[in-house]
Order: sequence, then structure tokens, then C-alpha cells
Amino acid sequence: MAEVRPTTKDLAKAAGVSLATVDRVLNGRSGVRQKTVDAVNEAIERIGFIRNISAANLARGRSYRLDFLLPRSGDQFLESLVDRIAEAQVAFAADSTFVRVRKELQGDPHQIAGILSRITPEDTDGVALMAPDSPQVRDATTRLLERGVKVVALVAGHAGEHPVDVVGVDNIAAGATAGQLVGRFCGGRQGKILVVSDTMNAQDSVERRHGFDSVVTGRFPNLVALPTLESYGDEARTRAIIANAFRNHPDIVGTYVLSSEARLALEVIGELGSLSDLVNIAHERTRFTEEMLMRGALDAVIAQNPGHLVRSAIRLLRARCDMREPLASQEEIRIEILIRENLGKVARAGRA
Amino acid sequence: MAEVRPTTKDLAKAAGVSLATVDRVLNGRSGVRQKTVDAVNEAIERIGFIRNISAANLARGRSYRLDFLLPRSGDQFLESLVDRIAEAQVAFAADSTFVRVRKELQGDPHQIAGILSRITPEDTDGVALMAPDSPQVRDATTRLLERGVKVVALVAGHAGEHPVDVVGVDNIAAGATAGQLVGRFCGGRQGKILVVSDTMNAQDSVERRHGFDSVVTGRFPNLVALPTLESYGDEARTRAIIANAFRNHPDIVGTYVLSSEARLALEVIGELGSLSDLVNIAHERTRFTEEMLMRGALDAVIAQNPGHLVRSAIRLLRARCDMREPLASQEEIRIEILIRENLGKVARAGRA
DNA sequence: AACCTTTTGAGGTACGTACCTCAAATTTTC
DNA sequence: GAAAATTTGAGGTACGTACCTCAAAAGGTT
Repeated sequence: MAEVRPTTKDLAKAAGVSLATVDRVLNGRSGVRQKTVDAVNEAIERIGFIRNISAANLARGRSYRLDFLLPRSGDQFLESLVDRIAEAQVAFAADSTFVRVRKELQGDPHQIAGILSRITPEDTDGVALMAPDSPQVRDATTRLLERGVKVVALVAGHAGEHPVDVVGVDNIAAGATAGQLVGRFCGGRQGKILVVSDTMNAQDSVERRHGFDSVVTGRFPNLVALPTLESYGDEARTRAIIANAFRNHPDIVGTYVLSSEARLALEVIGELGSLSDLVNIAHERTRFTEEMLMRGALDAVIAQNPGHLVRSAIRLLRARCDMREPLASQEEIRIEILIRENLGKVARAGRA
Repeated sequence: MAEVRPTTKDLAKAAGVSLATVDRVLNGRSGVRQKTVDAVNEAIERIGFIRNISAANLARGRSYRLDFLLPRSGDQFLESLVDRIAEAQVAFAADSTFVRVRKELQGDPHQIAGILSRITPEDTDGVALMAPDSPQVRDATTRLLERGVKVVALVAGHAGEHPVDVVGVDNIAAGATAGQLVGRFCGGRQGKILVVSDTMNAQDSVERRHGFDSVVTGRFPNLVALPTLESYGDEARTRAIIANAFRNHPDIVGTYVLSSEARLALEVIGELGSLSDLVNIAHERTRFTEEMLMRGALDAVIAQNPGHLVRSAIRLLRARCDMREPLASQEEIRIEILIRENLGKVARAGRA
């Protein structure tokens, strides 16, 4: 309750200038001699002045309007993201941070770019974008940034050097993790690994596959990872290509579903093969993958925490709005390995 | 930048009362008829009033003084906790939250209880306590709570029903996770599992062992988990008991070090046995366990994120100070499984 | 030294809430 | 229905910072 921090008033006194000048320096206004700026900065260091952000935002009447731009359709992973955003809306409202969800994106890069191009700083301070990388989107993002709207890429990473924060895991490492687990869980058995994805047109799928292969080929000579089957989210097609794979490769010992939505592929594999005889790894924690883990149908799930993703995106956008550096260690999204035992599905002692 | 929230003024108007009455209701002051209280609460719901916590804290001059009470001595896990606290000190200072670290606890319950008994609400609003459970500590904690100082248990959990938030993982589940991984990684081999701990006097060690056993005995009949060896943190003793175990059990196929500080035990095992021929699981991410994972000497590490632990403890204590409910989903500490591939030890694309 | 330009200071209001005092209005009590 | 007790209202100040205006001071140029 006690413990006082120096205020701008103290700072002015320490620097031997007036409050007005301190204000000019702190807020980067012009018309201050370099000498004076230096004196103030020196005093900041000396007395350990820390700006009271709450008071500043109060005085400014600042608020943050952030949009999550998500695909129009998805499955359970998208759902859980939306749920976490809803939670965050409540939690961050206390900080004058208003979060909207816009489930509007379709696959088409032009449609996405079009939506981005209609966003203005007048009604949006920052955007968390969950969309596959493409030249059109990249262009639209660049222009959006130039207009002064902050952008982070959510889950679906933007490759290469783009001045955009990426909120999501390192997909090469995630694939490598999957590879290592498949390898270890197979325990020396000889055979083939079925690899299924929605599509390989997305950066993240390619990266996961790459990470997966590098471990499987490098460290498990007893295993051969088959070429990726692409389901395109189509049930009939999925059934056909997976049936075909089982027919051609009677020695399949494991499966790896590398897209964020694993349900369709796993359901088909469960019908055509016997999940309990295979080593099965998928991505993302959903009601479906949870239940598969509990049943022993999945051996492990590689996941990123959706709540963390959402909060991290929000914190990053806010930091960028304030021209602050975010706390890096908090914003790193970890590659989680989930098995039945660490799902946290049991009651535990806690506060009354 | 726009987007206005209703203020207390709006609330007063909506409820048909004065600002003073709104204030009385919001801050639980006496002298307001129930009828009026209800009217105000109804208006809060109706217009969606959310109190501006920043402004409130500013007006109050409120600050939070939180202490982390840690063991005086420890190894790398304790170190990394201290590092994360240092980070949090900076990050939370902007919210008028002042965090202190007190590395003062020795093993003795009386000493710990004594320290707790000297804490008063005059200079401390909340305490994060990392200490083994004991009747003395439990008593001292209860009295501390009665004096109005908030308390959370950090990592070392308080068992049973104590009105204290626990910040840490479910240790039974953590042990079960270790058991499952040892079992799977052994891949059907027959043999014994060496289990080592600092001490079995701590609640968390017992729980981990229990979780471990339930999985190993239940699901891996090919494995036998040996009785826990207790090192008491003593090098000579550790060397002696582990040497003895290897002598008596030539068929050891894996090891499980269940205490938070794994270095000593693993170093000794590395000298006496051959880590690369065994399946080895330990707890907590430290520089040492990281390096062992990278070298392939450890197969997996069961960890809890120290940064998350620290921030969670701080957020919980602040919420309790404000009589708010914390956001449960954010405060759940996950049981992380770390292998070489998901350590995050490679460079990755990011913001310029 | 007179002028012009740049820099600095003094003082104000505002943000949304807390907390205080005193008087006025309303309700309860006998 | 008068006195007492309770409830409510009106108005103020404060928190730390932002942002505004206007005047004063300092600096530079002839």
C-alpha cells in the first residue's frame, strides 16, 4: 500500500526543468534542445522514474481496438480459439482493450487482401491475422502497417523477413517433435508412416513436414515416412486416398496428421485401419483429440496453447501500439506435448 | 482510440441515484438501503458498466507489495525462478506492483513458521511461499491469512483443503506422465527402473512417486520400479546408494529423478552407469537438464514453466488483494514434456 | 543593441474513480 | 406528528499524466 514511485513532478525537479519540459521530452514533442533532452533522460535514469501507464492512458483517454481476423470456417481448433478470445474480451476490458472477432476469411488470397485493405486506423488499432501466407496478403499487410495499424500473424506464420510479429510455434520444430515421438513410440519396429494434411499449400504444413522428415530419416532408419496425403477437407477424397494408402502399404506402423484440424483424417483412419495398433500423432488440443488421447487412440498431440496464443497476440499488439518492446520470454509460444497423463483431466486440490 | 465505456456518472444516471450513492455501492460502504443497492446493481448489468481499475488504483494510490519467500539454498531451478521474478519486477512495476525476493527459508518448519509469523499487512500485501507442507507452516499460514495477508503456495503444494491457491502442477499427474514416458520409451524391454529423489518427506515427491507407480505397475508389466533412493542432496551418499543399486540390479533399464533439482543424481548416474543406454527422465528445465536433453543423455524432462509460475503467483495474489476472481484458465500450470526437439533452441523467424 | 527565433516555464483543464464532509431528504420510532 | 435515525445528494479534493495556451527567458543574427 505504501511504496511510492517518483512522478513527473519529481522528475522535473531532479532534472532542473519545468513540468512542461518533462512532458515535452517524455512525449517526444519538438522544441527542446538536445542538451535539455539529455538532462531529462539522465534524471530518469538517476531517480528511476517509471511512467505510470495507467495514469497516462487515463489522461489520454486511450483505448485499444483490436480485431482477430479468422477463417470463416474451421473445426474445433478454431472454435477453441474463439472461446479463448471471448475470455480475453472480458479480462482485457478492464484495460480499455476492446477485442473483436471477425470470422470472415475465406481461402482466397484476394478476398483476404480485400478485407485487409478496408481496415483503417480510424476504427482499428491492431489486427491479429490468421491466414496463410501469400503475396497478396503480404502486400496488403505491408500497406496496412504503413497506414499505422499494427499487425501480428496468428498461428499461420508469415515466412521470411516481414516486420510482423509471429504468434505461434516454430513449425519445423513442431514437426521434428512429432517425428521424434513417432520414432520413439514405434520402439524399433520396421514400417511406414502415413502422413496426412489438409493441404500442403500452407507454409506451416510444409515446415512441419520438413521437421518431421529430418528427424525420421535422420534418426529412425527403420521407418519410412510416406508422401503427404492431402485431404482438402473433403470426406470422400480423404476416405479414398487413405484407403489407397493402406492397400498399397500393408506395413504402416504409424500415422502423423499434421494439420490443425485432425478430426476428419483420424476418423477415416480409425475406420479403415486400427488406431490402437498404430502409433498416432496429431496436432492441437481439441475436444476430439483430447478424447482420442483418453481412449488411447492417439499416442500424443503436439499443441500450442490457444489461450496463450490469444493473450500473447493481444499483448503484442498493445505493446506495438504503445511503441513498447514486449516481454519476449512471456510471448514465446511453446510446443506442448500432450499425452493422456498430462491433459489435466483430473480433479485437483485448490482454493475453496 | 474511440470506444467509450460507461463511467460512474453514467451509472448514477442510469440507476437514478447520485454519484455518492454509486460510490457507496461500488465500494461496499454502509448506509445504503438494499433496495438502492439492487437498483444500482441492476443498472450495472443493464448498461454494462465496468469499473476502470486503472483509474481506481490511481485514485486510491493503491500499490501491491508482494514477497516471494524462497529456500535459502537450491540449485538451478531455484535460480531460474529468481531470474523470472527479476523479469516480473520490471514488467509489473508499471502496474504499481512491487515484488521482493526473500531467499531465507531453511528446511526447518519452525524457522519457516517464524518468518511467516513476522509478516504483517503493514509492509506486505501478499506472499508466494515455496516451502514443504508441515503443520507448523500450515498454522502460520492460517494466521497470516487471518491478518489479511494473501498467500499462495508456490510449486511445493499444500495438501488437503486449505484456502490457499496452489501455483504449480498436479504432481500425481506429473509422476504419471513420467511413468508413461519411461514405459513407452523402453519399448517393451524388460527390467528395473531406478527412482531417485532428494527426499521423500515432501508432499510433491510422494505424489510424483505415486503417479509414477500407478502407471508403471498398471501399464508396463515388463518394468519394475525400484524403491525410491533418497539423496538428501549429499554427494557422497548419492554416490554410495546409486552404486549400490547398480550393483544389486544389473537389469536397470531406466531412471527417474523426481526432485526439482536433478543435477547431482544425474551426474552420479552418468558416472556409474551409462546414461545413453538407459531411458532417463527428470523434472524441471534448467541449464543442466537442457544440455542433457541436447546431448541425448536425458530422454525427456517434465517441467513447469517458471516464468508462468511467477506471473501466475503475482496475478493470483493481486486478484485476491482486490477480492477479484482470477481467470482460471490462465492460471493453470501445465505439465510440460520437453524433449530435444521442442526446447526452442533454434533460431526462428520473427520481427525485425 | 535591436530584432527575431527558439526554448522554457507557469498555469490551467481533463481523464475516471476514491474518499471526504455537510446538509437535505426520507424513513423509522415512540 | 414530532423527534431521532437512517439514507441520500451535492460538492469538493486528490491521484499521475497528457495536452493546451500564453508569456517569459534565452539564444542567435545583424
